Amino acid sequence: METKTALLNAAERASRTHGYDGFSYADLAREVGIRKASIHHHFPGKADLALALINRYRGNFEQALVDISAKQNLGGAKLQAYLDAYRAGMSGGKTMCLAVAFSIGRESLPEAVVKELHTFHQSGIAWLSELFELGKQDNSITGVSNPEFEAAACLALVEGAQLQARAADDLARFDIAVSALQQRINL
Amino acid sequence: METKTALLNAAERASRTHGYDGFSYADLAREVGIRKASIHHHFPGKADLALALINRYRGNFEQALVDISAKQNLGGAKLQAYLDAYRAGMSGGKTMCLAVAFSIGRESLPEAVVKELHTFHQSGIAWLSELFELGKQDNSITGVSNPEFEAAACLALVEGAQLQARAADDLARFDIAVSALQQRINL
DNA sequence: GTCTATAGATTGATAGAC
DNA sequence: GTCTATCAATCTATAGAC
Repeated sequence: METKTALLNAAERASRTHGYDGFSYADLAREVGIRKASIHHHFPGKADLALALINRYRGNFEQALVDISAKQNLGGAKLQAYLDAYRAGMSGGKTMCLAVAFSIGRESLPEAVVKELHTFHQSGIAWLSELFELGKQDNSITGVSNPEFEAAACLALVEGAQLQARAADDLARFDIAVSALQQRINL
Repeated sequence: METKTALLNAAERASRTHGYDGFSYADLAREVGIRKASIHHHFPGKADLALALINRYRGNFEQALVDISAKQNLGGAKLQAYLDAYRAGMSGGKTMCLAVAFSIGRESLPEAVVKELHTFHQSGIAWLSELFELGKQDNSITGVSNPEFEAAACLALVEGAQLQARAADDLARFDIAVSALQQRINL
């Protein structure tokens, strides 16, 4: 594997468990097996690393949403797949979504990363809006009033559910927090 | 004002904007107007400071919930007051709930603080459970099935809504994310 | 209770050899 | 592309004078 990719993998794992301010070049060097100084060849500064990280993450995430859209037809089925994917990405409750991890370190982040963070949320909400619009029309999600509001609420719900699971170190917290939404899925 | 209190105030503000790993004794010293070394007289280590911080925060938060319970009779009115209080505590979107800020830095926190974090969530969910149970009985909140699930979902929702508002630096994101829940309030 | 002085470790980052 | 060596800055923390 490319050293650059290995560094991104290590940085993603580290920032999703410790936050942006909670990991260092020394941590990455240890994990990848090179020296601290060598990292600067691939990413001149930590800001460059953070930007590459959120960029790759957003790309992967959006691709996952496209895949779900292609595979599932009903709105409710898409929602179920979304919740499953989000849950699976938590590594048993040990890691957070990168967007959540970065949101806390916002003040330490370069402007460009904050912008990416914003775009990430925007595109996620846009995708969820279509999902709820569809679920309303095909009757596979019950009680949908305003799809846009539902989308924003859904994103907030999964991010908050993730925080609870992490604080308690118990993935079941995630399931409990999303179960009311899940019960509205009508397949 | 007591120096100790001033330090706690500074530490709360700092950790709620930068996270636990994002502030230092130097920051507090600058804000309070004493030297770094003097802080150790009041809080021997950063771990002691963190514990005192979450402890005070939890006490204040629980008192606020008691006040709401005393002032409002209907479940829906309590819920509205809860959302208002949570929103007001965000300082216009610049700060997060301490529990959210600490959840990210979990790995850096001493065991005792993690335990407090857990208790904080537990008591919050317990209070919300009673609220939804009441709202179901007095018909002031619509569509309540399982009060416990609703409580966990509500806590996740406000925490996630807060993250979105912070990431976008726009308090309106909070309002949008909670509006679907708010529309279920039937007074 | 606050100060100066200082310690030892760690931070992100750079220069230059190989 | 990776290394050694080194940098200045910052981190939490301690000792001891006042």
